[in-house]
Amino acid sequence: MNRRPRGIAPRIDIVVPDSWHAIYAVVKRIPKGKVASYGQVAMLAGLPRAARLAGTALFHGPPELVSKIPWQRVVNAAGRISYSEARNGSDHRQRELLEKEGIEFTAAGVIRMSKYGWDGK
DNA sequence: GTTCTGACTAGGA
DNA sequence: CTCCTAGCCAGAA
Repeated sequence: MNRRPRGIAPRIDIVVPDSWHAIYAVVKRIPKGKVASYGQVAMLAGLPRAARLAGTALFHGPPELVSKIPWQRVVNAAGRISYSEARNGSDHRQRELLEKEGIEFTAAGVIRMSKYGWDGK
């Protein structure tokens, strides 16, 4: 019940770390109709093994900032939309946005990265 | 300084 | 295909 939030806590006064800005900069470059994995975004942001940080930055970042970038184009390495209780349904919205960009999902809910994966250029 | 957490990942069963 | 595990990093307390 009264779990004390550890790790990244959602807060009102969000101070965005530099590493998060680096991640947002990469996400902005993902072309419409393409997707990138968290690990790929982290790598291009200069944080090779910080895939989890990419997810954290998009989830806990200030909405007014994250809403201005194509956050929906970042999925996990398996080509699936990452699920989390905390997302409270935003995962479903992510899929809708991607399908609207023309990205297709298999019956199992997977995006074929060979076709829709961003090459980073 | 230590400890815990997670929109992650690769590898194995 | 699915489920589980250990490893991973930076941020917050």
